[in-house]
Amino acid sequence: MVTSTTPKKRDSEATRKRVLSAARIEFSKLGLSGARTESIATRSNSNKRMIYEHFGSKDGLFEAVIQAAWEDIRAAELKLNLQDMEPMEAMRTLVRFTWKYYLKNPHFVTLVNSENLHRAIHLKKIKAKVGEMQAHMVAMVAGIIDRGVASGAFRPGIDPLQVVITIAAINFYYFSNRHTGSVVYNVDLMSDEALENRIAFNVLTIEGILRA
Amino acid sequence: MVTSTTPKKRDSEATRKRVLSAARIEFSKLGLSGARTESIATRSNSNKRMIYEHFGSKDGLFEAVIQAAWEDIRAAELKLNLQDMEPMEAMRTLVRFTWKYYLKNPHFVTLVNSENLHRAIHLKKIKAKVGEMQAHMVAMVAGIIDRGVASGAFRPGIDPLQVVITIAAINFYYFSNRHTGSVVYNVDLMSDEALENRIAFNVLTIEGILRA
Amino acid sequence: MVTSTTPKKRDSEATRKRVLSAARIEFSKLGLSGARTESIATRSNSNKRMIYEHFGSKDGLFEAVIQAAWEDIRAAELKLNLQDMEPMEAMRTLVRFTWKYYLKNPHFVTLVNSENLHRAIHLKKIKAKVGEMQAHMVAMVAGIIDRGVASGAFRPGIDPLQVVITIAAINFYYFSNRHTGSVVYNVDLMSDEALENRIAFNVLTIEGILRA
Amino acid sequence: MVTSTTPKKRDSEATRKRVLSAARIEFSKLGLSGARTESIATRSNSNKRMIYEHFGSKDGLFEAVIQAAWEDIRAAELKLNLQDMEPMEAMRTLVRFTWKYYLKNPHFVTLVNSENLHRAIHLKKIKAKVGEMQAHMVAMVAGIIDRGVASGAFRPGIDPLQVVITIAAINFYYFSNRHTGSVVYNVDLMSDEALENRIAFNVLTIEGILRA
DNA sequence: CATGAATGAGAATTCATTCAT
DNA sequence: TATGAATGAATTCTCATTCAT
Repeated sequence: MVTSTTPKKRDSEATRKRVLSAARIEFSKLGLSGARTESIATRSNSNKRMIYEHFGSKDGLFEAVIQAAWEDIRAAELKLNLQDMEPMEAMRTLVRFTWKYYLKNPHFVTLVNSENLHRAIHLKKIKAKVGEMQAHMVAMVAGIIDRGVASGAFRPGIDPLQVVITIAAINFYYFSNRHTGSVVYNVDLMSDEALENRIAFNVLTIEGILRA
Repeated sequence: MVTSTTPKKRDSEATRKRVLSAARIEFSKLGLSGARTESIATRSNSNKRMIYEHFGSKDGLFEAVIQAAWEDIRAAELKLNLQDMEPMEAMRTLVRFTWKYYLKNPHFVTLVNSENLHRAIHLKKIKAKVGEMQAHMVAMVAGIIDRGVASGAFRPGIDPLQVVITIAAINFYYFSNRHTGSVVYNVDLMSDEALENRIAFNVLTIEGILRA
Repeated sequence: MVTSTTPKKRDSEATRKRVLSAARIEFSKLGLSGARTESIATRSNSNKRMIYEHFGSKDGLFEAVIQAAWEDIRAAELKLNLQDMEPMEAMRTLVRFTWKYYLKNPHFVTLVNSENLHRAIHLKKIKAKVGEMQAHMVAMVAGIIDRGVASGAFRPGIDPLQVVITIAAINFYYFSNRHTGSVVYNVDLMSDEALENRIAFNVLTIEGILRA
Repeated sequence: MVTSTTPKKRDSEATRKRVLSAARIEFSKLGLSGARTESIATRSNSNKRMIYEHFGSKDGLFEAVIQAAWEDIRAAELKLNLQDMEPMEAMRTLVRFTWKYYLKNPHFVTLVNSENLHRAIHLKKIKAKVGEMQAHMVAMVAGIIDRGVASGAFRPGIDPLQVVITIAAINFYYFSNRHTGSVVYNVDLMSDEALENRIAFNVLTIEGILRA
């Protein structure tokens, strides 16, 4: 008992985490309506009662998943030390970070789409918690742009918000639409070659926007 | 009564269209799982039986909606006469057309997202019908780029597919993420001012990609 | 137009027959509840409306099928001229006739079973039409038995009704239970060899009952 | 409260049994297609969800009913100690047992007919479980016949399978066709007198088959 | 805290039957 | 008479949620 090993059974917090993790997978694969509480209970080696114990409802669980997703990307963004970089390199780094995050966290993309289908009703409830985080990102980009303009590397008059949205757009859309895209363009958008082409092009796109 | 446009009852084709139209609304608002056949039947002044008569299943109906959506955007694209324009103006026109199409057909955006959630299984079934259409678009853009490079207006070595994807991305994403975006950026992305800013920025973005 | 060829279209009687024939197949394969009016309409190259025009309801159609089935077996029985045969040979002939009828008219077996599932409610409605026919059969067998007893070939005191039922039983059951029987006995009850064995045994069984 | 037989609520096995029992009644009265899951749920003091929890589908439930029916008759057969009896008496006992089983378990007769209508598809799935049991019955009858032939009581060359089938036939058919039979023969086949006549006749029939 | 049984509302799908042409 | 569209009531099956242990 003096050991530091957490008890496996009857560990409320551990159960909560397992449920949340299973829910993230289920919701990202099937959307809110398509997800099944039964399936989440099974995936989490738990039971349906636990979902209600911890999250109150299927909607409450979805809300928790959305919140966790946003908190995770925020935490990742905070680790970037863009202010220490030369402006254009800072922007390239941000583009590549965003790309890599979506690539490594495909559930984020579908969860965001699902939340948009539901008109962001869950996100609105936790607005306070996620609101500032994006504001922080815009402020950071604004700072980089200011530095770039001052150094003559960037053209003046660039709207930081548009840049932030565009960085998201050119990366997010590629993954979000990978299935229909692969069909209509008749190429495998997820092949190594296609991925390399795309991220390189995205860097060029942002450079084209910023360059003086 | 003397007019030739008496609305016909017992008109199979008309019923099919009404159901399809109602389904487009329902699916775009609620996704495939969230949509209710009952609701579609009511919206179309028809009944559930007719859905199954015409489309076989909820999935079959969704497939028909997806097909109609793609056929519609294609028909719209075909009306653009980009080959007659000066290259950069042609590309600006394409960006503005795409923007306007998503703006005026918001259901298209959510339907595409839903289809991606379902890994494009419906679109794959009608691949033959929609496949060439996007190929046509890529070829058209390739032609414009060639002309632009030849005239010295565009830089050489631009991949037409990346340009096509990027045009879609910067326009589509804005509408697709308007709900979560409005929350996290704390602005109304759909205000007239915001919309004007965005489309202007998107034109600049594409110019930045192409300019020599 | 002076020819005797009946008009193909708009021939009420011909339509009725086609529907009846299609219904016999459908009901014998799927039972009353399992049969589909849609399927019957299609099978008969007709349409559902005709079913209701001619037979009033699905139940009415089933009733007509049952009646036709009984009338058919009766007509076949009437062609047997058992009174002209030596008694034991007459009985053997009746056994073989019954066997062959069930073998060649498998739908009869399933229709009778279906009608029993429904507690003979349809047959009761047409009792008058089918009642005397079976009475006739019992009377005929009674006559043969009398002749057999008189000649010393048959033992006395045989109940004709039991004989009639037994002849039906040993033949009918074999076909009625051919599917479950083939499974539980692990043999193909419908192979040529199995069929020959069975009819030979059935003749012996009846001889055993009658022989003095 | 001190007794050990407190009727348990939330007893999964008990619920399963209640559903199975209700299903046996419903299916035997109405067949597979005619049976209603709603009705089974109500009869079993349960609800539709439990049917699907335990049996997966209406078909799965029917399969379980079929299996239980076969297991029950097998269990009853196993209690017969025919090998200790004098051969002819053993056969008479078997005939009377079969008769009594069908008389007391009328659902068995209709269930078997229903399963034959469905071409034994459910029985085939549980073939392994029911296959040997009938083989056992045939082997047992073969043994009795051998003893009878050895003692000179039975004629030689009798096929045990045909005897088994015939015993089933003359008993099963009588009950299976009791409704249509009562109509066409214009007698109540289920009156005490009719029943006594029939079982007596059936014993004679088997004696006639076996007697040397 | 944990488990699995239970439930009722609801969802997709089917079907016999009727209606308009 | 013939046809196919239309309908509403069922019917099978599903699901989020609650309850008993």
